[in-house]
Amino acid sequence: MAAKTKNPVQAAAPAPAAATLPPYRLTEQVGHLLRRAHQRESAIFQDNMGDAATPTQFAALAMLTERGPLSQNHLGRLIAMDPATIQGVVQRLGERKLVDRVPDPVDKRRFLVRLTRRGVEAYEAMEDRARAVTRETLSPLEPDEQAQFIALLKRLG
Amino acid sequence: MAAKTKNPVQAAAPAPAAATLPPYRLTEQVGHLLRRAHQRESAIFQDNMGDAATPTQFAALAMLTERGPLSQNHLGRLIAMDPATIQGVVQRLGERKLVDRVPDPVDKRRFLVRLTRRGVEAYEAMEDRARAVTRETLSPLEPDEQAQFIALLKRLG
DNA sequence: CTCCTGTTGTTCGTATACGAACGAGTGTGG
DNA sequence: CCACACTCGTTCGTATACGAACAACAGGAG
Repeated sequence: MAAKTKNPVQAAAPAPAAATLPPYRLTEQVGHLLRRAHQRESAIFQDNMGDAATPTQFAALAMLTERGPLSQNHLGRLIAMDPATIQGVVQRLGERKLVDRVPDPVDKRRFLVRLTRRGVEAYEAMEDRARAVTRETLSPLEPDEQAQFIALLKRLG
Repeated sequence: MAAKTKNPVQAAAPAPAAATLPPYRLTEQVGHLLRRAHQRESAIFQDNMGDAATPTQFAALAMLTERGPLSQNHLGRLIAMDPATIQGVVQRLGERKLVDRVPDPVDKRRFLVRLTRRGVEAYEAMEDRARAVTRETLSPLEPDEQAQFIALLKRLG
């Protein structure tokens, strides 16, 4: 159901053109809904992962697994994080020995960030749970709706 | 693992139990996509609003406009914010004189948070721009897709 | 009334998130 | 070779975001 519907039901004040705008309802706005959906996903993530990693930290580990060692800023760009943000994330992963930093031989400004043995193991132990997080997050939707939602969501990036 | 590795190119049928799981791609996960979409919306919001208010602050002003004076925690619940978070938001709105706190006559624990004159004016000056933010955020989608996206997003709340 | 439970708002600690400014290094144009 | 623009990673300041713990108060059971 989505077309040029006439919808006589909600016509509270069909007034002339420039007249009454529909009221602004915060709970109808994309921004608010996106914020809440993201909030919910984070909560589900934490329920499933406990202290293993935050969503952001897991994203870094996943990208390093996918792409191998990367410079810090490059890693940040791949997962959409500010240099200032990725700095803290890498630092905390380093403190927990999940990640390593070696100077780049060619470019003295850079460090190559790479997974340690512990980092690889930690990631492998989390991947299944990460899949479960995605499933649980999308569980209010039917399978075809899930695919549609993901497709639309990608186009807002 | 025995059996014949038939390897049907891309059969619609999901592989049997122990077979290869599809690789985990961070950029396909709802969590990551939600985070990025929310990020983009925040950026659009800031472009349109400048220093007038943050998305969170605007949400508080909008809800106070919709519902009138509210206790701090109640306001927080309506816009999905922790008591610890709404505390800071109300405080900063108070420092900018957009909001006011009067003790609740019936319940000595509570304060009623309400818009000041300046708060009302500030909100009114922002509402149109907030509508523009929603439009711009959803602009990569066709109108019917926008409606569908919003409908699906609501069900993930 | 007293005790108990739950709510209200606060504070602390931690983790994103990003703008702005910075020193150090790189690469290009001249 | 030098000057200049750009990049890399860092730091500071500010604003969410939330768990945990807290004192003060509210409302009901006994």
